[in-house]
Amino acid sequence: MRNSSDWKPTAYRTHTIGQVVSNGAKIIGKEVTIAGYAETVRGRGAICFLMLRDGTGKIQAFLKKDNMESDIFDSMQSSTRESTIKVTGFVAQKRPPKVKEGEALPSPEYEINVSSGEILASSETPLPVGVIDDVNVGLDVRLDNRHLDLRRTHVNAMFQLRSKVLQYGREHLIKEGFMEMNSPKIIASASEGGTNLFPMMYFDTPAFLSQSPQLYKQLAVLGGLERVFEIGPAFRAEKHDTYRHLNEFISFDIEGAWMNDEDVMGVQERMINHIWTCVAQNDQNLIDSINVYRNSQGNDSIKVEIPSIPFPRIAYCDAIEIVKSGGAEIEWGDDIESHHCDIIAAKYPGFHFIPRWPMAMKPFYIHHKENEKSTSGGQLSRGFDLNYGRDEMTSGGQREHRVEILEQNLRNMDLNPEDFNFYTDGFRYGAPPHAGWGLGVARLLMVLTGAGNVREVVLFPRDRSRVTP
RNA sequence: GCCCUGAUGGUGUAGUGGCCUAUCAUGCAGCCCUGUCGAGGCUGCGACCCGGGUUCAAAUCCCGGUCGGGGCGCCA
Repeated sequence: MRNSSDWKPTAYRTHTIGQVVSNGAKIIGKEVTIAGYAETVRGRGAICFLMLRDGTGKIQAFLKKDNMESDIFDSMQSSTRESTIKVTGFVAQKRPPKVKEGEALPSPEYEINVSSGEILASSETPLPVGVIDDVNVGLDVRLDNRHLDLRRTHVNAMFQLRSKVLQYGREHLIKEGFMEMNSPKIIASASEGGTNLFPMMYFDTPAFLSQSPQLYKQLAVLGGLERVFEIGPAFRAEKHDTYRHLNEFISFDIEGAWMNDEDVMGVQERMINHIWTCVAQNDQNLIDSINVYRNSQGNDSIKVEIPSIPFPRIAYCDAIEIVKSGGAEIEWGDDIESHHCDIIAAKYPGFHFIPRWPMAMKPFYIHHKENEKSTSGGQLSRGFDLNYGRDEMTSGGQREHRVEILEQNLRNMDLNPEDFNFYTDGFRYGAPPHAGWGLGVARLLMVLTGAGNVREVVLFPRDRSRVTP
């Protein structure tokens, strides 16, 4: 539940429920108006108990037929679950519940002794997904009804955490001198290469949805903005169907001038460390909400373990050796696949960087140094990944800032440099050495919240078969 | 794109050819209750994904379709 201690009254309430819950002792006897969703409606006689919930807390409203107009009482006691209701009444201390012998009484709670009220919008029945039901609901049904799913405490908590993670990430980058920018999402041609793009018509011109802000953040740095970041959508027309892929996702991207790969790895590990530190300090209540649900489903609690920095760096060449010694078949130049990552993660649980990939496996815009070769003579690059367990969080690297090398890289990959003028033209008038990365926000949230599927931490996910809601 | 797997009331499930006009929980509706709090008691409501086939007999077996889930590949 959100902390609303500073929230002002609105047209529909004098207090948030959270304000009454946390201040009850000081405002006993005071008349307040609150509004919320009817979580339960109990008692069908001459008294009635409404459990009201808003985004800040839950409180019981006590209705007695003698204390109010009978038609208001009748409509409220026959209201359906999840209807939105406004009540006016006096704050009172709640009678303590019966407890088994030997058990301690809970700490004092407060309720509203209702004198009048109004149903703002009644809920149809039955609910397509229960908000407080114990029954486990399938993800697909939940996503079809996300507006109701979101009323569940632990789901709500996950999205509050998501907001916090973005907030703390922003705070940290701004502190390190990065400024927020926005790049276009409608583009004429691929800005990164590699994956398939969604085609679209831009009036009479064929265009695509952007797969990455890569080129634009580099152009911003070339233009002298020095240090930039962007949190925005990226679109990939890949027909994958996994717990960690979506066709639209939010990418957390940075780019910094006069930096190399090691510099931006430092930015990243400091940022992640800052996010975890802030969550541990400020948001344990959200983690607790998630754990209440996890425990009810027989899952272990999650803990916010602040990752210490620096994160381990396992150079690609070393990673290959670790995988080999773990018994898997892999050669220098092969991609490190998920089952290989399991072997590495067994040795390095938690966040770890994998720098110095073979140049041939990285995009043409990644920087390399001629003298950095593998023992077998293969050219290494200044590209890196950040992994957690078997999952890739980030891809990044130092970029190539010399246009003649960029064009040579393209030729080395059997590509025609003229086809990439949209990219290389920006590099013809002087360019600072620079580096950056792109981080999958939902994947980071999976690590923090223990979610087993990115769809859990994306409000309205877009996957291969889902375009609504 | 490949491999595996699944679809039963609103939701989550039981069911392995006849015992199924289908189990349980939750929900929903109605009645009882002036302090409930996982409220309780009583009475009801509500389902075998679609199409074809096998069989005396199909929720159950076979084929096709649709829509899910898991794994792989690719990536963030």
